[in-house]
Amino acid sequence: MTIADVAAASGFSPMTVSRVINNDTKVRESTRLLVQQAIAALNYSPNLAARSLAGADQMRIGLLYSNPSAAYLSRYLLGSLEQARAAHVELIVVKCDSGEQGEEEAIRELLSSGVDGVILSEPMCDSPRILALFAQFDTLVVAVGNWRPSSRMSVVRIDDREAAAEMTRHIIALGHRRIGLIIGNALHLASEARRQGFEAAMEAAGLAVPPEYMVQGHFTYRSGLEAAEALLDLPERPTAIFASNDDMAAATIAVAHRRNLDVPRDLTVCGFDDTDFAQSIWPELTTIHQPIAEMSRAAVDMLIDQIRARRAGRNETGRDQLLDYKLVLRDSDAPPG
Amino acid sequence: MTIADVAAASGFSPMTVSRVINNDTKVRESTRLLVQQAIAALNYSPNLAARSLAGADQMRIGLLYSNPSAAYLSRYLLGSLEQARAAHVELIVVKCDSGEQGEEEAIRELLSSGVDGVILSEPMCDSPRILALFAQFDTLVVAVGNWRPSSRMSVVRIDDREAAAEMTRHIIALGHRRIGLIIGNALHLASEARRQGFEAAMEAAGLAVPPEYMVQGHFTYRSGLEAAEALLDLPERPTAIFASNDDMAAATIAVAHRRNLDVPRDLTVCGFDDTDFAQSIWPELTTIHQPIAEMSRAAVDMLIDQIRARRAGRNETGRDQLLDYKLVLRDSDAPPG
DNA sequence: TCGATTATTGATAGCGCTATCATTCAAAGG
DNA sequence: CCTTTGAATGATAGCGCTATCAATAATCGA
Repeated sequence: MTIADVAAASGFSPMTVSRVINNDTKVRESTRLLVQQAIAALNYSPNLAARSLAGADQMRIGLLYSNPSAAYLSRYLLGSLEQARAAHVELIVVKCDSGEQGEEEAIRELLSSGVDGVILSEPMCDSPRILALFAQFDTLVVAVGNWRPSSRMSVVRIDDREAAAEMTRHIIALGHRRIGLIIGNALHLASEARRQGFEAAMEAAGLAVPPEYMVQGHFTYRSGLEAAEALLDLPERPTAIFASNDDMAAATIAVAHRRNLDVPRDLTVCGFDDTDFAQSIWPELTTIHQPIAEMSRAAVDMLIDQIRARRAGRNETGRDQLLDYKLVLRDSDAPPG
Repeated sequence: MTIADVAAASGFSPMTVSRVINNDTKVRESTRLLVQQAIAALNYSPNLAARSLAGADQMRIGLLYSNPSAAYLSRYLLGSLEQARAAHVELIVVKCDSGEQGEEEAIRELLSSGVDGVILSEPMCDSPRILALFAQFDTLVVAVGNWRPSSRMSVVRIDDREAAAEMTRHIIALGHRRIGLIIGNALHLASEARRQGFEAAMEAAGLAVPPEYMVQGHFTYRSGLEAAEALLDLPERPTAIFASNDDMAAATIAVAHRRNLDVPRDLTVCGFDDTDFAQSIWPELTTIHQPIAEMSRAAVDMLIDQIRARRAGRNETGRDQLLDYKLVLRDSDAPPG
């Protein structure tokens, strides 16, 4: 089943069929319709290999992922896969093991497959070494995460700081005064942004945040367990705990239950991300919804744009796309007992 | 950087270079060496698009996924993506919403992209309607899950029954007599297989399994909470609970902790799958390791083989590939108090 | 009405690679 | 020494698609 078959069936030339496929403007509406009918009738779909070989605007982009939560990763992947497919762009997904060697290998693999650009997420976009490697090969980079756009790197993100502040304000509005924070992985800039948002909101409400109310975590369930233990061990334990992601919030709920604290009656627990986790545990988490799939879709789109721009000779500067987050109220928050 | 450049640099024809690249036997050793040097010197890597176009063995396969746990899904996806990429096969990933409409749509989308074959997982491969649709379009199918191979469907699986039996024997060997089972989603054949394995091992050990010791779950954390509550509410509560996946095992641990039961001192909890979950909770789960990524990789390979066979005119019957599972001992099991 | 535009379509020539068959060359046999 | 054989290499022709430009049809202004 080739373009020639469609051409024969529709009565036009292969070139016209190609134009229809590629949404070229210079095709009469009636022609377009006929060709589309033929395409549908023959159940034709173009051969990507031929397409990329013939077309100069074929592009191949890489997606480097490290080791975030599985829930996050699957959404992230699916979003980018879908978008890449829709744009007829080849997406190469490569795992980046931590450590210099793992990084180096992953990047070599990407570069040797001739990618035009790469999508990175935290914490990789925070690694100067990784960025230097891409710079050296003159590869375009789009980062998903809380990072500053630069001339060679665009960014897709949500406003982590403001999101965390909004959640904090919500908890304060419920009447809580002693609020604990479980900070995220120190390597992620988003962690710092969320902490700042928390502190800013607390300060704006005139509430003190003793240092022991902010405990370091690493975005893992396990680290959440330890952090929650530390917070609930405090002589004056917090009446609410804001965890910097859902995994740690889930762990906090587990620790609370182990101590016979009802959530949310005795302890309010809030998360961040709204991964599948948030609705699969009990009680369902009040959390910040982060549009993960949309973010990776946006990253793919942005990277494609940038590659086009570069090929056209324009040298755009890095862009910064801010997507909307949303405070999702579920069952893990309540006024203090 | 094309094959012609390498040819020029090495002093041989493009064809000879191609032979070296493809490890053709009919190349003199000295020639091979020279060409390889040229390839290395020029940092050449062949254009995949041209390769698959010229090779004519271009194929496109689909992967239909529904809504398993995110941890499972991400591994499953990554395995198949990697394998498809290595085999230069286009992989189209489509989500299948539950319900007749969702299924129909997803399948239409796949068929209209002209896939040569499809990879299904449970519970989709259990749906007669879905299978009928593919049969109608004469599409090859490889199922990942506990299903019988048929003329038009191959299967990649582990021996769920024996794996569950092995886990059960392990729990019995620890000294447990009252062992509860949380059954998996009734739509998945694997659930039934695991239940059978459990029952068989119990019977072989001469242990009774009162019906109330086997509680229905749905593979979700939430359902695990309810099932665990039911089991621990029993007048003679089990000293060990075997959950049919890790999510439900994690929920069981949460419920145990809420009731001040230490795991594993007061209650042994075992899972199944060995997803990321298993090591991220505390205590780490003793569970059955299922090679998820390998299974999806194997499915891709098998489908490619079948498509090749069909194109060559051979009409193979469905194959059945059994991969190895492994009992992984961690910290959630112990002899009864 | 007629040339001048402009919109639409078609013909041709590759993209980089490999399948196929032709050619060359070295070694072996007569 | 000249064929004969087989191994090694080269020449040619596409794979299915799109870029480019040429050709045609439709539209317009005078």
